[in-house]
Amino acid sequence: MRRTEFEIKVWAALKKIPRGRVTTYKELARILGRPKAARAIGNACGRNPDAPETPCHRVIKSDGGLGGYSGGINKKIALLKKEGVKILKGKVENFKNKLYKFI
DNA sequence: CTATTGACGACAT
DNA sequence: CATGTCGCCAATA
Repeated sequence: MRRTEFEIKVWAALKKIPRGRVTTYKELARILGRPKAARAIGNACGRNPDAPETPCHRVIKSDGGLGGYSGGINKKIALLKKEGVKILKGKVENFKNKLYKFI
């Protein structure tokens, strides 16, 4: 499995997300210097080798939607709820509040 | 090199 | 609010 530099950067950023908070694909793209690569970011997350260890489940869509998860969307929801993040109608409740910005 | 694919985003309808 | 369209980007075939 060849890991590209791009993926490494994405996974590294993921680890900075505090427990109980979330971030968006867009925010990650912005921080990594590729503001329009949100889509590519999502793909990179999916290729993450060591799942729950790298909090790829704390990444959601910019509109509060859940996005997806390699291990099954249910798994993602379970992990988030476990950290105190509530899901309502397929979206993170009050996500703007829990959104983590790398600044 | 080109085509296809996808855990996305912005905007129009 | 729900869908559809189009643009973007990196990985793969």
